[in-house]
Amino acid sequence: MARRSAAEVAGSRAQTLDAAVQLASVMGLEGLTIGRLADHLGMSKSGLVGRFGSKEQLQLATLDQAADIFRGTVYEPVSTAAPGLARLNAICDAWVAYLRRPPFRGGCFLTTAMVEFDARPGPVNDAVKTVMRQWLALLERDARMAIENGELRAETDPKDVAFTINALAVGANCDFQLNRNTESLGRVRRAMGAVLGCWPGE
Amino acid sequence: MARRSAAEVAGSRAQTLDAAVQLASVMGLEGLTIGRLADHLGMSKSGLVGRFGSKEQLQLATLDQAADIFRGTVYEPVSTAAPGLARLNAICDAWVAYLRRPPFRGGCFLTTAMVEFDARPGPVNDAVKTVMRQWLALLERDARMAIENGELRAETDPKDVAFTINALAVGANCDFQLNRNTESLGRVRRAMGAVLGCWPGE
DNA sequence: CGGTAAACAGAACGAGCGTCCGCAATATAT
DNA sequence: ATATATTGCGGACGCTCGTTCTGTTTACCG
Repeated sequence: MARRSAAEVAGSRAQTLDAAVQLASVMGLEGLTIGRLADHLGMSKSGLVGRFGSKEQLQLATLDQAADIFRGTVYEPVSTAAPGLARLNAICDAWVAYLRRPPFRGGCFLTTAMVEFDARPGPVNDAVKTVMRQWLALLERDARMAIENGELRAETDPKDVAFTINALAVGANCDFQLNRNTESLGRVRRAMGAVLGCWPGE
Repeated sequence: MARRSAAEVAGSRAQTLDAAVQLASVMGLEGLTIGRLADHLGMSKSGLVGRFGSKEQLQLATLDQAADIFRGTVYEPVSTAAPGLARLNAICDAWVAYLRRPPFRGGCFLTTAMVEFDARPGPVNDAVKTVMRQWLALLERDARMAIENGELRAETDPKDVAFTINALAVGANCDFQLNRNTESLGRVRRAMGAVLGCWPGE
């Protein structure tokens, strides 16, 4: 009897990870269980383990995939904007749009993973730290350029800018996921604009 | 043989909940399992269940306890400050101090619970919503008073103030728990000060 | 003192967890 | 064509989960 290929059975590795990301964004990286994901993909637990080796490696791969999606949604579309304040504002716009309609069912995956593992040392904790550090460095770089361009006050600390923008986004994600109140998205965008010394469109 | 009283065996209900809060702040409200908590308290699972009825009710009671601790740490000490901007600033000071040395081992419990249950409807989700709504209302009230006092610009939206201060605190908690970088606490306090139109001490 | 109500331990349950093993089927390489 | 490596399935393992039942010990109260 002809047997379907692996790709037909459960999709590619990327498709598997997409499903894992969706599940984990709702249930958390710990609630992402082998059995649940296997059921959802229509394959067996052992087949799934064979692809990743262990639950921890599945968690790490899922986190990587989510980070790629995040960067692809929030940064890549605006990466060609002018470095400095213009790109920072574009990132904020894309970020708020991302919060409004997240590519993950349960809201920003990185926030979920960060909060879930911030107090539990291990490889997942390390991976989350790395992702966040890279992202903050990216924000900080544009903030520094904005200062050099004279678009932000000279005495501004670029790390302050990166930290504050990120904290606002994380906090807004929590609020919006909890209350589904779109007013929050306007509020957070205004707050980001205040940090950048101007309002969008002005 | 004389048997120790219930209070001697595992402490009062409040002591039980304190242990539950500590555990859940690290492992999450879902990672707070009956067996783990019972072991930690030196009592049996069934004895623990007898006190609360079910895991969900234990989660709800733990959340209540954590909310009490939060309010007792961040608000009560400064509740006698002058309503308006002065009290808002005092709350921010107490809040940052709370973030620096949280009464929970795993960082702000409310943030953990909020992120964990923001995408999962049910009684715990409802309870988290209520706690957050009350807290934001408290911030908003002082913001409104500050506006009435002329301490904030008249066109300020008090909801904006409450939302932004809260988002900053939530985001800072995540960052600080992850990186243990005390600079973040200074950054968030400055950002809060900017929202309130002044810096502490000035 | 005696009787009642509450509290807790111990054991068991069904279910789900992560992981491992053996086997069949497939794809790849020689 | 034949040998080899890869892939996935079914099944089983030991464990922990939340919950329930029964018996015993404790505290309270008339």
